[in-house]
Amino acid sequence: MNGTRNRIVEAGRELFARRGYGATSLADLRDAARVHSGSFYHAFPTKQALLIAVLEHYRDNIDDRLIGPAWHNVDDPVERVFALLARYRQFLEASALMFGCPIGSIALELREPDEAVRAMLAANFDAWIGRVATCYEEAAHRSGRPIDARSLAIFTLTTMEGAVMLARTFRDLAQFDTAIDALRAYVRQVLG
Amino acid sequence: MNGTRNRIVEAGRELFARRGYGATSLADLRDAARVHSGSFYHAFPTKQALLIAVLEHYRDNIDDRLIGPAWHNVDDPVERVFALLARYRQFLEASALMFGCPIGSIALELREPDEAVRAMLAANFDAWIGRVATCYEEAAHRSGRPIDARSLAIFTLTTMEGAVMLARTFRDLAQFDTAIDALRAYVRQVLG
DNA sequence: GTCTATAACCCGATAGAC
DNA sequence: GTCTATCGGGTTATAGAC
Repeated sequence: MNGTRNRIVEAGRELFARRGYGATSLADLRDAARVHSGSFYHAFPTKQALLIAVLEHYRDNIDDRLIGPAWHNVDDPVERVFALLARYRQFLEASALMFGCPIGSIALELREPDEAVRAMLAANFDAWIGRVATCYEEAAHRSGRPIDARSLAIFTLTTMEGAVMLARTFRDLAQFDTAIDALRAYVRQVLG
Repeated sequence: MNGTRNRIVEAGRELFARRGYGATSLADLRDAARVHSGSFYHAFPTKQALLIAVLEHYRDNIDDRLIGPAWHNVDDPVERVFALLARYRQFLEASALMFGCPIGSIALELREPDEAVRAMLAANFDAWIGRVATCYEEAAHRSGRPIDARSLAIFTLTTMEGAVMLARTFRDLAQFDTAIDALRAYVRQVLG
Protein backbone atom coordinates (compact mmCIF):
# COMPACT_ATOMS: atom_id res chain seq x y z
CA MET A 1 0.00 0.00 0.00
CA ASN A 2 1.01 3.58 -0.64
CA GLY A 3 0.22 4.61 2.95
CA THR A 4 3.00 2.34 4.11
CA ARG A 5 5.53 3.83 1.77
CA ASN A 6 4.48 7.34 2.77
CA ARG A 7 4.79 6.54 6.47
CA ILE A 8 8.31 5.24 5.87
CA VAL A 9 9.32 8.34 3.89
CA GLU A 10 7.86 10.52 6.63
CA ALA A 11 9.81 8.59 9.25
CA GLY A 12 12.97 8.96 7.19
CA ARG A 13 12.43 12.67 6.76
CA GLU A 14 12.01 13.10 10.50
CA LEU A 15 14.79 10.81 11.70
CA PHE A 16 17.44 11.62 9.11
CA ALA A 17 16.99 15.31 9.96
CA ARG A 18 17.10 14.77 13.70
CA ARG A 19 19.76 12.09 14.09
CA GLY A 20 21.47 11.96 10.73
CA TYR A 21 21.48 9.22 8.11
CA GLY A 22 24.14 6.97 9.60
CA ALA A 23 22.83 7.28 13.14
CA THR A 24 19.32 6.23 12.12
CA SER A 25 18.91 2.46 12.09
CA LEU A 26 16.33 0.45 10.22
CA ALA A 27 14.88 -0.49 13.59
CA ASP A 28 14.37 3.22 14.33
CA LEU A 29 12.68 3.70 10.97
CA ARG A 30 10.46 0.64 11.39
CA ASP A 31 9.35 1.76 14.82
CA ALA A 32 8.65 5.34 13.72
CA ALA A 33 6.74 4.22 10.63
CA ARG A 34 5.02 1.34 12.45
CA VAL A 35 5.95 -1.21 9.84
CA HIS A 36 7.84 -4.48 10.04
CA SER A 37 11.00 -5.48 8.28
CA GLY A 38 9.23 -7.25 5.44
CA SER A 39 7.13 -4.20 4.62
CA PHE A 40 10.12 -1.91 4.64
CA TYR A 41 12.04 -4.04 2.19
CA HIS A 42 8.95 -4.45 0.09
CA ALA A 43 8.81 -0.65 -0.32
CA PHE A 44 12.57 0.05 -0.55
CA PRO A 45 15.41 -2.23 -1.62
CA THR A 46 17.94 -0.55 0.71
CA LYS A 47 18.21 2.12 3.36
CA GLN A 48 19.94 4.34 0.82
CA ALA A 49 16.96 4.06 -1.53
CA LEU A 50 14.87 5.54 1.27
CA LEU A 51 17.33 8.40 1.62
CA ILE A 52 16.93 9.20 -2.06
CA ALA A 53 13.14 9.07 -1.72
CA VAL A 54 13.33 11.43 1.26
CA LEU A 55 15.50 13.87 -0.70
CA GLU A 56 13.07 13.67 -3.62
CA HIS A 57 10.29 14.47 -1.21
CA TYR A 58 12.13 17.56 0.02
CA ARG A 59 12.70 18.74 -3.53
CA ASP A 60 9.15 18.06 -4.69
CA ASN A 61 7.62 19.84 -1.72
CA ILE A 62 9.98 22.78 -1.34
CA ASP A 63 7.26 25.27 -2.31
CA ASP A 64 4.50 23.81 -0.17
CA ARG A 65 6.56 23.10 2.91
CA LEU A 66 9.28 25.74 2.91
CA ILE A 67 8.96 28.58 0.42
CA GLY A 68 5.19 29.11 0.59
CA PRO A 69 4.95 29.42 4.39
CA ALA A 70 8.00 31.68 4.49
CA TRP A 71 6.57 34.05 1.89
CA HIS A 72 3.09 34.22 3.30
CA ASN A 73 2.21 37.93 3.52
CA VAL A 74 5.62 39.01 2.24
CA ASP A 75 5.55 40.71 -1.15
CA ASP A 76 8.84 42.56 -1.53
CA PRO A 77 11.25 40.23 -3.32
CA VAL A 78 14.28 41.07 -1.17
CA GLU A 79 12.21 40.75 1.99
CA ARG A 80 11.14 37.33 0.74
CA VAL A 81 14.76 36.21 0.72
CA PHE A 82 15.24 37.30 4.30
CA ALA A 83 11.88 35.88 5.32
CA LEU A 84 13.18 32.54 4.04
CA LEU A 85 16.35 32.93 6.06
CA ALA A 86 14.25 33.85 9.10
CA ARG A 87 12.52 30.51 8.65
CA TYR A 88 15.81 28.71 9.25
CA ARG A 89 16.34 30.85 12.30
CA GLN A 90 13.00 29.54 13.56
CA PHE A 91 14.06 25.95 12.88
CA LEU A 92 17.19 26.54 14.93
CA GLU A 93 15.28 28.19 17.73
CA ALA A 94 12.54 25.56 17.81
CA SER A 95 15.11 22.76 18.09
CA ALA A 96 17.24 24.41 20.78
CA LEU A 97 19.92 25.13 18.17
CA MET A 98 20.34 21.49 17.19
CA PHE A 99 18.89 21.35 13.65
CA GLY A 100 18.94 23.94 10.93
CA CYS A 101 18.99 22.71 7.35
CA PRO A 102 18.53 18.93 6.94
CA ILE A 103 19.93 18.98 3.40
CA GLY A 104 23.15 20.71 4.44
CA SER A 105 23.65 18.39 7.40
CA ILE A 106 23.31 15.29 5.26
CA ALA A 107 25.47 16.85 2.55
CA LEU A 108 28.38 17.16 4.97
CA GLU A 109 27.70 13.89 6.81
CA LEU A 110 28.18 11.79 3.67
CA ARG A 111 31.81 12.16 2.61
CA GLU A 112 31.69 10.05 -0.49
CA PRO A 113 28.02 9.80 -1.31
CA ASP A 114 26.67 7.66 -4.09
CA GLU A 115 26.16 9.68 -7.20
CA ALA A 116 22.37 9.34 -6.99
CA VAL A 117 22.39 10.73 -3.45
CA ARG A 118 24.74 13.56 -4.31
CA ALA A 119 22.66 14.49 -7.33
CA MET A 120 19.51 14.71 -5.18
CA LEU A 121 21.28 16.87 -2.61
CA ALA A 122 22.41 19.15 -5.43
CA ALA A 123 18.88 19.16 -6.87
CA ASN A 124 17.58 20.47 -3.55
CA PHE A 125 20.18 23.22 -3.46
CA ASP A 126 19.39 24.04 -7.08
CA ALA A 127 15.70 24.43 -6.37
CA TRP A 128 16.48 26.70 -3.38
CA ILE A 129 18.92 28.80 -5.40
CA GLY A 130 16.38 29.11 -8.20
CA ARG A 131 13.65 30.48 -5.93
CA VAL A 132 16.02 33.01 -4.36
CA ALA A 133 17.53 34.03 -7.70
CA THR A 134 14.03 34.83 -8.94
CA CYS A 135 13.60 37.22 -6.01
CA TYR A 136 16.83 39.00 -6.83
CA GLU A 137 15.88 39.25 -10.50
CA GLU A 138 12.64 40.94 -9.57
CA ALA A 139 14.49 43.35 -7.32
CA ALA A 140 17.12 44.07 -9.95
CA HIS A 141 14.45 45.18 -12.35
CA ARG A 142 13.39 47.88 -9.91
CA SER A 143 16.87 49.14 -9.11
CA GLY A 144 17.76 49.42 -12.78
CA ARG A 145 21.28 48.03 -12.40
CA PRO A 146 22.29 44.76 -14.00
CA ILE A 147 23.10 42.14 -11.37
CA ASP A 148 24.07 38.47 -11.35
CA ALA A 149 21.01 37.14 -9.53
CA ARG A 150 22.11 33.53 -9.54
CA SER A 151 25.53 34.29 -8.05
CA LEU A 152 23.86 36.36 -5.38
CA ALA A 153 21.49 33.47 -4.65
CA ILE A 154 24.43 31.06 -4.36
CA PHE A 155 26.08 33.46 -1.94
CA THR A 156 22.83 33.63 0.01
CA LEU A 157 22.71 29.85 0.34
CA THR A 158 26.36 29.63 1.42
CA THR A 159 25.70 32.30 4.03
CA MET A 160 22.63 30.52 5.36
CA GLU A 161 24.33 27.13 5.54
CA GLY A 162 27.45 28.55 7.17
CA ALA A 163 25.35 30.58 9.58
CA VAL A 164 23.40 27.48 10.62
CA MET A 165 26.65 25.61 11.19
CA LEU A 166 28.13 28.29 13.42
CA ALA A 167 24.93 28.87 15.39
CA ARG A 168 24.65 25.13 16.10
CA THR A 169 28.29 24.77 17.03
CA PHE A 170 28.41 27.83 19.28
CA ARG A 171 24.88 27.19 20.50
CA ASP A 172 24.30 30.87 19.90
CA LEU A 173 21.83 32.46 17.53
CA ALA A 174 23.93 35.64 17.56
CA GLN A 175 26.35 33.92 15.17
CA PHE A 176 23.46 33.34 12.78
CA ASP A 177 22.27 36.93 13.07
CA THR A 178 25.74 38.35 12.53
CA ALA A 179 26.08 36.50 9.23
CA ILE A 180 22.58 37.39 8.03
CA ASP A 181 23.09 41.05 8.93
CA ALA A 182 26.27 41.14 6.88
CA LEU A 183 24.50 39.48 3.96
CA ARG A 184 21.74 42.07 4.17
CA ALA A 185 24.28 44.88 4.02
CA TYR A 186 25.90 43.29 1.00
CA VAL A 187 22.59 42.76 -0.80
CA ARG A 188 21.65 46.35 -0.10
CA GLN A 189 24.92 47.44 -1.66
CA VAL A 190 24.54 45.28 -4.75
CA LEU A 191 20.92 46.19 -5.37
CA GLY A 192 21.24 49.81 -4.29
CA MET B 1 54.54 5.18 25.03
CA ASN B 2 53.74 8.61 23.62
CA GLY B 3 54.50 7.49 20.09
CA THR B 4 51.55 5.15 20.27
CA ARG B 5 49.19 7.86 21.40
CA ASN B 6 50.45 10.18 18.69
CA ARG B 7 49.98 7.55 16.01
CA ILE B 8 46.40 7.04 17.15
CA VAL B 9 45.68 10.79 17.13
CA GLU B 10 47.22 11.03 13.68
CA ALA B 11 45.07 8.14 12.46
CA GLY B 12 42.00 9.80 13.97
CA ARG B 13 42.81 13.11 12.35
CA GLU B 14 43.16 11.43 8.97
CA LEU B 15 40.20 9.07 9.12
CA PHE B 16 37.68 11.34 10.84
CA ALA B 17 38.39 13.96 8.14
CA ARG B 18 38.14 11.50 5.28
CA ARG B 19 35.29 9.23 6.34
CA GLY B 20 33.65 11.04 9.22
CA TYR B 21 33.52 10.14 12.90
CA GLY B 22 30.67 7.66 12.80
CA ALA B 23 31.89 5.92 9.68
CA THR B 24 35.36 5.32 11.17
CA SER B 25 35.49 2.13 13.20
CA LEU B 26 37.96 1.24 15.90
CA ALA B 27 39.26 -1.45 13.60
CA ASP B 28 40.01 1.23 10.99
CA LEU B 29 41.82 3.31 13.61
CA ARG B 30 43.78 0.36 14.93
CA ASP B 31 44.90 -0.63 11.44
CA ALA B 32 45.87 2.91 10.46
CA ALA B 33 47.76 3.51 13.71
CA ARG B 34 49.24 -0.01 13.74
CA VAL B 35 48.20 -0.70 17.31
CA HIS B 36 46.08 -3.41 18.85
CA SER B 37 42.89 -3.07 20.81
CA GLY B 38 44.60 -3.15 24.19
CA SER B 39 46.93 -0.31 23.27
CA PHE B 40 44.10 1.82 21.98
CA TYR B 41 42.14 1.51 25.17
CA HIS B 42 45.24 2.06 27.21
CA ALA B 43 45.64 5.47 25.51
CA PHE B 44 41.97 6.45 25.28
CA PRO B 45 39.00 5.33 27.39
CA THR B 46 36.53 5.67 24.46
CA LYS B 47 36.38 6.49 20.78
CA GLN B 48 34.88 9.85 21.69
CA ALA B 49 37.89 10.66 23.87
CA LEU B 50 40.02 10.25 20.76
CA LEU B 51 37.76 12.65 18.87
CA ILE B 52 38.30 15.26 21.56
CA ALA B 53 42.07 14.70 21.41
CA VAL B 54 41.96 15.10 17.63
CA LEU B 55 40.02 18.36 17.92
CA GLU B 56 42.51 19.56 20.54
CA HIS B 57 45.28 18.74 18.12
CA TYR B 58 43.64 20.83 15.40
CA ARG B 59 43.23 23.76 17.76
CA ASP B 60 46.75 23.55 19.17
CA ASN B 61 48.33 23.34 15.72
CA ILE B 62 46.18 25.79 13.80
CA ASP B 63 49.10 28.20 13.34
CA ASP B 64 51.70 25.64 12.37
CA ARG B 65 49.53 23.54 10.11
CA LEU B 66 47.01 25.96 8.64
CA ILE B 67 47.58 29.66 9.23
CA GLY B 68 51.36 29.74 8.87
CA PRO B 69 51.54 27.96 5.51
CA ALA B 70 48.65 30.03 4.17
CA TRP B 71 50.31 33.31 5.10
CA HIS B 72 53.78 32.43 3.89
CA ASN B 73 54.92 35.38 1.75
CA VAL B 74 51.61 37.22 2.20
CA ASP B 75 51.86 40.47 4.14
CA ASP B 76 48.74 42.45 3.41
CA PRO B 77 46.20 41.63 6.12
CA VAL B 78 43.20 41.40 3.80
CA GLU B 79 45.15 39.28 1.33
CA ARG B 80 46.02 37.01 4.24
CA VAL B 81 42.33 36.34 4.78
CA PHE B 82 41.85 35.36 1.17
CA ALA B 83 45.07 33.38 1.14
CA LEU B 84 43.57 31.36 3.99
CA LEU B 85 40.39 30.82 2.00
CA ALA B 86 42.49 29.82 -1.01
CA ARG B 87 43.98 27.13 1.20
CA TYR B 88 40.56 25.53 1.59
CA ARG B 89 40.12 25.74 -2.14
CA GLN B 90 43.33 23.72 -2.43
CA PHE B 91 42.04 21.13 0.05
CA LEU B 92 38.92 20.75 -2.08
CA GLU B 93 40.89 20.50 -5.28
CA ALA B 94 43.42 18.04 -3.88
CA SER B 95 40.65 15.73 -2.66
CA ALA B 96 38.59 15.83 -5.87
CA LEU B 97 36.02 18.03 -4.11
CA MET B 98 35.38 15.53 -1.33
CA PHE B 99 36.90 17.19 1.74
CA GLY B 100 37.08 20.83 2.67
CA CYS B 101 37.01 21.72 6.34
CA PRO B 102 37.19 18.72 8.71
CA ILE B 103 35.88 20.78 11.64
CA GLY B 104 32.77 21.90 9.79
CA SER B 105 32.04 18.41 8.52
CA ILE B 106 32.21 16.92 11.99
CA ALA B 107 30.22 19.84 13.41
CA LEU B 108 27.28 19.01 11.15
CA GLU B 109 27.69 15.24 11.37
CA LEU B 110 27.13 15.18 15.12
CA ARG B 111 23.56 16.31 15.74
CA GLU B 112 23.59 16.21 19.50
CA PRO B 113 27.27 16.18 20.40
CA ASP B 114 28.53 15.75 23.91
CA GLU B 115 29.25 19.10 25.47
CA ALA B 116 33.01 18.42 25.54
CA VAL B 117 33.01 17.71 21.81
CA ARG B 118 30.86 20.70 20.96
CA ALA B 119 33.09 22.95 23.05
CA MET B 120 36.20 21.76 21.18
CA LEU B 121 34.53 22.33 17.82
CA ALA B 122 33.62 25.84 18.96
CA ALA B 123 37.18 26.37 20.23
CA ASN B 124 38.49 25.60 16.75
CA PHE B 125 36.08 28.04 15.15
CA ASP B 126 37.01 30.61 17.81
CA ALA B 127 40.70 30.31 17.04
CA TRP B 128 40.01 30.66 13.31
CA ILE B 129 37.78 33.69 13.83
CA GLY B 130 40.39 35.26 16.09
CA ARG B 131 43.16 35.00 13.49
CA VAL B 132 40.95 36.46 10.76
CA ALA B 133 39.59 39.21 13.01
CA THR B 134 43.17 40.30 13.69
CA CYS B 135 43.70 40.71 9.94
CA TYR B 136 40.63 42.87 9.62
CA GLU B 137 41.66 44.97 12.62
CA GLU B 138 45.01 45.66 10.99
CA ALA B 139 43.27 46.61 7.76
CA ALA B 140 40.78 48.84 9.57
CA HIS B 141 43.61 50.84 11.07
CA ARG B 142 44.84 51.71 7.62
CA SER B 143 41.47 52.60 6.13
CA GLY B 144 40.67 54.85 9.10
CA ARG B 145 37.05 53.74 9.41
CA PRO B 146 35.76 51.94 12.49
CA ILE B 147 34.70 48.39 11.64
CA ASP B 148 33.47 45.37 13.58
CA ALA B 149 36.38 43.08 12.81
CA ARG B 150 35.02 40.12 14.75
CA SER B 151 31.64 40.20 13.00
CA LEU B 152 33.39 40.38 9.68
CA ALA B 153 35.53 37.40 10.66
CA ILE B 154 32.42 35.42 11.64
CA PHE B 155 30.90 36.26 8.28
CA THR B 156 34.11 35.13 6.61
CA LEU B 157 33.95 31.75 8.36
CA THR B 158 30.27 31.24 7.49
CA THR B 159 31.05 32.04 3.87
CA MET B 160 33.98 29.63 3.76
CA GLU B 161 32.03 26.78 5.39
CA GLY B 162 28.99 27.33 3.19
CA ALA B 163 31.17 27.60 0.11
CA VAL B 164 32.88 24.30 0.93
CA MET B 165 29.50 22.64 1.39
CA LEU B 166 28.17 23.79 -1.96
CA ALA B 167 31.35 23.01 -3.86
CA ARG B 168 31.36 19.47 -2.45
CA THR B 169 27.68 18.91 -3.13
CA PHE B 170 27.73 20.28 -6.66
CA ARG B 171 31.19 18.84 -7.28
CA ASP B 172 32.04 22.21 -8.73
CA LEU B 173 34.66 24.67 -7.54
CA ALA B 174 32.78 27.47 -9.30
CA GLN B 175 30.30 27.46 -6.41
CA PHE B 176 33.19 28.06 -4.03
CA ASP B 177 34.63 30.84 -6.17
CA THR B 178 31.28 32.58 -6.55
CA ALA B 179 30.87 32.81 -2.78
CA ILE B 180 34.44 33.95 -2.17
CA ASP B 181 34.19 36.59 -4.89
CA ALA B 182 31.06 37.99 -3.27
CA LEU B 183 32.78 38.04 0.11
CA ARG B 184 35.70 39.90 -1.39
CA ALA B 185 33.37 42.52 -2.84
CA TYR B 186 31.72 42.93 0.54
CA VAL B 187 35.01 43.21 2.40
CA ARG B 188 36.20 45.79 -0.10
CA GLN B 189 33.05 47.77 0.56
CA VAL B 190 33.34 47.58 4.34
CA LEU B 191 37.04 48.43 4.45
CA GLY B 192 37.01 50.89 1.59
C1' DG C 1 1.58 -6.83 1.25
C1' DT C 2 2.56 -8.08 5.91
C1' DC C 3 4.26 -11.08 9.36
C1' DT C 4 8.12 -13.67 12.29
C1' DA C 5 12.50 -15.35 12.60
C1' DT C 6 17.11 -15.15 11.68
C1' DA C 7 21.31 -14.97 8.83
C1' DA C 8 25.77 -12.90 8.49
C1' DC C 9 28.39 -9.47 9.95
C1' DC C 10 30.32 -5.45 12.44
C1' DC C 11 30.42 -2.51 16.43
C1' DG C 12 32.65 -0.47 20.78
C1' DA C 13 34.58 -2.13 24.65
C1' DT C 14 36.75 -5.58 28.01
C1' DA C 15 39.53 -9.47 30.23
C1' DG C 16 43.56 -11.17 31.43
C1' DA C 17 48.11 -13.24 30.07
C1' DC C 18 52.62 -11.59 29.24
C1' DG D 1 52.43 -0.99 27.73
C1' DT D 2 51.17 -4.57 24.36
C1' DC D 3 49.20 -8.86 23.03
C1' DT D 4 45.11 -12.30 21.87
C1' DA D 5 40.59 -13.60 22.43
C1' DT D 6 36.08 -12.51 23.02
C1' DC D 7 31.75 -10.53 25.03
C1' DG D 8 27.21 -8.66 24.33
C1' DG D 9 24.66 -6.28 21.42
C1' DG D 10 23.82 -3.69 17.34
C1' DT D 11 23.65 -3.51 12.18
C1' DT D 12 21.52 -4.26 7.24
C1' DA D 13 19.27 -7.39 4.85
C1' DT D 14 16.88 -11.96 3.73
C1' DA D 15 13.80 -16.24 3.98
C1' DG D 16 9.64 -18.03 3.79
C1' DA D 17 4.92 -18.63 5.95
C1' DC D 18 0.56 -16.43 5.66
